[in-house]
Amino acid sequence: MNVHLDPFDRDFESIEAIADTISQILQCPVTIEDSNHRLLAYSTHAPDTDPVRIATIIGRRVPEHVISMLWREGIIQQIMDSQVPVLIDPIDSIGLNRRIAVAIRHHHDILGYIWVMDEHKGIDEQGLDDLNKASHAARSKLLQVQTQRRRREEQSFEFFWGMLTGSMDSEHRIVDRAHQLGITLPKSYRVMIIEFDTLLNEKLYEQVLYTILTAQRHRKVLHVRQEQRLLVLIDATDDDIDGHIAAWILLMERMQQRFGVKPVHLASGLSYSLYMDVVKSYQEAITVMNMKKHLPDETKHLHRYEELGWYRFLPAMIQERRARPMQHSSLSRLKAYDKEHQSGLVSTLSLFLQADCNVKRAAEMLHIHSNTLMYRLKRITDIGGIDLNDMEQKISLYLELKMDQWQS
Amino acid sequence: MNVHLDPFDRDFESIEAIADTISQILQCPVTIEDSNHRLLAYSTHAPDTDPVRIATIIGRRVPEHVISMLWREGIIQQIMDSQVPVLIDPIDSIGLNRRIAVAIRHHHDILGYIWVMDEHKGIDEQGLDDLNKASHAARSKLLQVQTQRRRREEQSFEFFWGMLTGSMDSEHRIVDRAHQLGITLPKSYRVMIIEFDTLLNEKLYEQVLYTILTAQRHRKVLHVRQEQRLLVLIDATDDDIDGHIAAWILLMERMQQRFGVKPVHLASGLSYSLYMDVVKSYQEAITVMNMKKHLPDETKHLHRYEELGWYRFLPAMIQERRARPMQHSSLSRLKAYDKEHQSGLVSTLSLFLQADCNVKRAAEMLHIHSNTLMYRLKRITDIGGIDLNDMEQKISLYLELKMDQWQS
DNA sequence: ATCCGCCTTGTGAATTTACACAAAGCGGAT
DNA sequence: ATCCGCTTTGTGTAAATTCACAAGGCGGAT
Repeated sequence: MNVHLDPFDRDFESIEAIADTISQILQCPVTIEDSNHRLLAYSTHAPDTDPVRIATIIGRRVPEHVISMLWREGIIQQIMDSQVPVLIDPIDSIGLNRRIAVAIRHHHDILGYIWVMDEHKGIDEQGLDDLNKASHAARSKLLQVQTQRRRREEQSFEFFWGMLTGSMDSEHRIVDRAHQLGITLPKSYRVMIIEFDTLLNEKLYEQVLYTILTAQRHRKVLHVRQEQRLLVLIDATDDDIDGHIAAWILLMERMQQRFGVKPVHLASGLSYSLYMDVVKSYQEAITVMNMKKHLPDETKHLHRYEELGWYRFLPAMIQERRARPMQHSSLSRLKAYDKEHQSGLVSTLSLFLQADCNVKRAAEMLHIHSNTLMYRLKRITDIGGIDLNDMEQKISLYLELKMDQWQS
Repeated sequence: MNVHLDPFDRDFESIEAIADTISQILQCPVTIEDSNHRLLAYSTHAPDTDPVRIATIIGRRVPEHVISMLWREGIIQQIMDSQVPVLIDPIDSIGLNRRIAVAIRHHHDILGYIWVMDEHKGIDEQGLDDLNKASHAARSKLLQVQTQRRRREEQSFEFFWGMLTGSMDSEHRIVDRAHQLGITLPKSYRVMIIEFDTLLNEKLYEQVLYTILTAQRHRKVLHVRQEQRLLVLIDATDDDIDGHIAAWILLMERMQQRFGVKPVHLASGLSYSLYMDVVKSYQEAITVMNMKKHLPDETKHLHRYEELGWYRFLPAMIQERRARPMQHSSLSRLKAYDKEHQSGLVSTLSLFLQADCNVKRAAEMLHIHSNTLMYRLKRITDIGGIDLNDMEQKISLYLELKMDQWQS
């Protein structure tokens, strides 16, 4: 066998075929992973294998603690930087035998890794060269698969976006299209918006999406990426909404720990069963999100549209107010006075109302003597011509103040 | 002058000409009135005249007290019933000299009256016959004038309706059209709806309109008649709104006294200067009217859109609620309890909130012991899971209850 | 009849709140 | 500096509100 024909100079029908070919040539177990250490393929007739490999194959991903270890030890970095296969010494503590790894790269991007278990140090120069060639072959295949996936993803984006914007004109149309795309739509769903504090670049997006997929046990999730937002169609069939949302919040926190990305806001619309209602759920989620922007204190601990309470009427009210701007005479007088004397009568009033008109409580919140508050209230009633024993007036003031707060 | 040619067998160029002709033949002063005793024409070269005639000519209408007297005495009735001229004896107390009157009738309708002052009893059979002929001539002329006025009225209806529905597409278009129709639009205006408790039939309509015109010193007023409503464009240039509305309320009461028609509701939109905004003012007036229908107690003493306070947001809120029906869990529990035990917890809560959460006041309004109310409140908080010391919750309940009240 | 849950009313004590008044700080105007 | 208006804080009292508890009425179920 002096004449060594390149066994990787052909078109492989699948990544598995590449793994098997490498394994056959090197007589070692082989696994191929993507850049996120998800299992893409593994050789089948492996003679012996180690615990890490078994766990990887079972979990369809390299176990978390192993990944952490490899990152900590700088091994991943080493593989990423090296143009040639890297030898890795065994790490007994995690059950990792000796192996050789090579990155599958395309320009400067890492598409994945090929791992070869090298129990018996049976790999020579020729073997390493073959491994390099294998890496190139894998690259072509991966790119091919990737573009396929991209195309399918794009179709799914388009589909979901169509649902979100209400441009799909009938229920069965939606169902048919989902079927075409191989997407199983949940019986009952909500639209959720996840907003981050930074732009969702390619890498971040991949990571976030991966976290979500993992949490959802790798069931496909319809989603669309926006500037700083990710729109997701979440399953609401089991009506354990609180638990569900709690899980998402946890997920977000985990994301923060891992990638340093903080999803600043979670907002979800109502749950519906008709797919034509995705628009509605989306609009509701947007409403919640806006509410969180404008009234952060009031909405700190809520995420779902149904938790908005009376605040859900605010947008409609504000629209009405904008259509017919009329100033609340009492409030405008108070505002004028505040401006003139730099006194916080309006804010005092606001907090007083917030505190259920309880003088003692409000005074404590303001860190002032209750008589001071009493004095201010007297000024407020005098200047504003307000009767604080009149529910109608208080409601009017409360709503008006909330709208002001929204608009400022 | 044995050959007596009929001097009324010709086409008169105006009603004045008829009056003059009669006057000339009979040698007496003559006035012609419409069915509402408004002056239509009077002879010019009258030799002598009485105080009533002078007042009529000056005021362009027979003085009120004279009309009342004539009705009371049954004289008007007599004239209306008689096919021939009626002789009326002088009534010194009101300064009415002896005169002869004949109705101008068309089928069974009375179009107006011809009055001839007959100081010297100088009218013979021939004169009475001439008077009858004059009445026929006046009929033709009046019908002619009436159809003209009708046509002009109809055009004005159409014009105003166009403004109300917003089908006029530009400001100068409106101004031009008004000019064409000889209508002077007020600099600033409001749309007002007057709703009656009965259908506005022809007669009623005439009467109401007449009352309004009288009150407006006979300046033309744009208006449209609907089933039970009259839509009016009222002048809001002088900003004495309260006095204005007060005047209208008085007017309505007067109407009630006179014709037994009760305008049940007055509702006015905001005042605007741009004529394109008539639509808005009309919509606002409708909103006020609806509010009065649905929340009569709350809106008993208000008529203008700007007086609605926070209630102006209710329609928008209700629309929102209808779009996404979600029940308030506390309230639905209370409602369920009420149904089960026929207890009025919800209404108690409603009144309690209305009374600014003042136990004493609310108990008095309910005619119950304050401890009874305390007990009920405890039940309400227990069953509904409500914290009545939380402004947010109270606002939510208050708004929800108002909406319920609207919809019921 | 008797029981039981639900509701209403009454009583009195504990607590809270409203209000009047005094004292004093602060900033601007004279 | 002095005055003045506005504001804050403290004190004490009168008024009110809240709350627990007792007593009794009412209607349905056993």
